[in-house]
Amino acid sequence: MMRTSRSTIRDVARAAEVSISTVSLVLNNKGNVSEETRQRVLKVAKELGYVPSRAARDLSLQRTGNVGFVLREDHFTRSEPFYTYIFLGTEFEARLHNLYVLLTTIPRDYKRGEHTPRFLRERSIDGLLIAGKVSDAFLEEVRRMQLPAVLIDYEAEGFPAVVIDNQGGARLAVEHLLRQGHRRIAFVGADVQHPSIANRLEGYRITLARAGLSVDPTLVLIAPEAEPTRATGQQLGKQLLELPEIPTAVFCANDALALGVMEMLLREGRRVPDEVALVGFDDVQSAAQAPVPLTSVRVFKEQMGELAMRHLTELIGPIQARRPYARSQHTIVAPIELVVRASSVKHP
Amino acid sequence: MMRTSRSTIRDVARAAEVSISTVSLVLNNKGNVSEETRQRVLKVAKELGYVPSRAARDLSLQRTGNVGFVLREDHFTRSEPFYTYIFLGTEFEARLHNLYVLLTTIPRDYKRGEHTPRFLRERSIDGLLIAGKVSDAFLEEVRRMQLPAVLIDYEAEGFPAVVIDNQGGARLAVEHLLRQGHRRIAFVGADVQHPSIANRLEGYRITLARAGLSVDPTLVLIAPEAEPTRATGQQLGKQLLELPEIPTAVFCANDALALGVMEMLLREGRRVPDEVALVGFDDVQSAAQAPVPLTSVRVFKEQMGELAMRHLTELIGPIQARRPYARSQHTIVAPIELVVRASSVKHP
DNA sequence: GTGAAAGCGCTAACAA
DNA sequence: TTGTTAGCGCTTTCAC
Repeated sequence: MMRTSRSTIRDVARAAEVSISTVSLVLNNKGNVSEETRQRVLKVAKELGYVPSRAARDLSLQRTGNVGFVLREDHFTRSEPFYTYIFLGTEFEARLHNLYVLLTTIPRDYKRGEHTPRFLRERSIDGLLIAGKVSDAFLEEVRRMQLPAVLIDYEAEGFPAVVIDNQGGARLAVEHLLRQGHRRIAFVGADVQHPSIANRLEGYRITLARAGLSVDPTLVLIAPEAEPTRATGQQLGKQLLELPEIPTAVFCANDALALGVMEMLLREGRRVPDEVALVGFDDVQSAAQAPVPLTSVRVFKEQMGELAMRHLTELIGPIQARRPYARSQHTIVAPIELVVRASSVKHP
Repeated sequence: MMRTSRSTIRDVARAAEVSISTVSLVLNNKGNVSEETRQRVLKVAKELGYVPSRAARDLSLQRTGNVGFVLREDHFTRSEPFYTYIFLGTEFEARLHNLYVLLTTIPRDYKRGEHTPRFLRERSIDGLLIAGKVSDAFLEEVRRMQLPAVLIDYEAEGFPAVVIDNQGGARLAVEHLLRQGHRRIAFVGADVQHPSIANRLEGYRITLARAGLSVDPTLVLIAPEAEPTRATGQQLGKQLLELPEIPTAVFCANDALALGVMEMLLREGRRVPDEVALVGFDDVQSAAQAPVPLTSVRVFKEQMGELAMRHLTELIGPIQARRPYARSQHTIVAPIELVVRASSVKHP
């Protein structure tokens, strides 16, 4: 049965009256091809609407042309599109490198084998991007595969990573509050296992210390096991209100927590920022739309994705230079900036 | 240079002392292979950790093993993970069919050529899933490619689609309000170009008519050009309050609108549901968490993705049966259900 | 029931 | 500067 199928390198070669290797050289800008034939091949290729077959090229090149992007399902479906933006950044950068991105999610309670992403099992990726916190079991499995991999917004032994400047962001936030005259500044956090949160706490501590202030341990409110969500923020907000002396400002480990705290404060009749100033972290969409617009540390999510993808392509490297296995441990710190809104600036 | 590389079909054949074609037959459950050799091959393959190379198989089979998933960037990054769940559904179903899903976004103002997804240009997909409303320019381009494609949550000439039961949902919602005793039921909508919204409006009309009520045109509030967002809902909520006689219930074309209306009503001191009952559509995450939990029509998003992917695989079909081009116009209607919450049920 | 061999569309040595 | 040829790893016809 006759099927109109796409034209191949052979069709181009025939039409341009050259060999297929010449066509290949022209299309890949390699070798010395006379300008004349070059033009002719290019012209013919265009006329025929020739597009190289990825499968054939990949097979020949011994690569897949794909990179994997893995994140936890619960992270992906969070109502704040944090990782969505990171994904978008990687996908955008991938276009420049002519790679396809295979996005897949893993469950929170990842079990080796049972949940192993298909592209990992089939080894149909050249490299892997891992976004957000994932289980150790998964990381261990990736380690064993000897596959170039880059973490995003998470850190783990043996992996290069693109991380937020968490300490720097915390510093910006706390310095801002200090500048507003605050001295009793609380910290609200959760899941301190998470390196990002741990670093934000550390930044808070350092900044206070550097300002000559001691850290009042009663002002450090942490739900160590809980996820840093709005609900957790509400809880900690309640705790905050039960303190013998309420702080005048709160730096929260992320916006979800801050929004939860804000809700609780408002509900209890406290005025923000006049009685309590609030600063969050991440600058999610709802931060700007909160009842009192939230001051926050902006994170350039798409850029993080781009940086990670770029780094990954370097690790993958040109085929010929691919070493048996060498992992650069290199960590890339993505910049942040403070976005000041009403929640932290007293009315005149 | 020696590199430890994965084992190939040749390695398996050698180790099992058979030919590669026998290995291929065994692994694909084809032809008549004696049980004995079958077992031997299987055993050896497992021992060697053999996994077939996708690139090689695809090249030989003349397919790509990929399907594309396209949606508008602004839809993907909406704070409600609506399309994210749909994607998850497709990805899940794809595993069963041994396909990879390539997710990419296109801009709202798609321009042919400039924005054409790479996998379309390179023809490295066997089929295409399109989620949500996209520009005609894009659809036109896809039509010309003669590529199996399925729309999700959108409809257009010449494409099969998986759609929400919009009319049915509207009927459920309005009947519920009627049952609560309401007679002055308003409709709040936007972008009536969108088939989903048009159908929800139609469902509203039909249900009222069937109940013997005439549709009061002043109670149909629509921002025809606007996106159905919370902000638009606030606007229309304001209009609602300026009506000479306020309706006792409002059916909103989606939850974002409903939430906007609710915000406005509450801000203006109206009680929900006592003064005005509210029903939305989509049952997004924040519906349940609204100040007054919102009654809404639940949509099974993941299931829609699954249905679409399954239908697409049927269109793609087994390689040998692939006809030059035949498009089934078939529309699949995904079920819905009404979730009743406080916003529509008067306190006793 | 099994194997030899051609072919999928490309790249890259190597020759010319 | 260009062409010939041998793969890349798999599927599939066609002999045996």
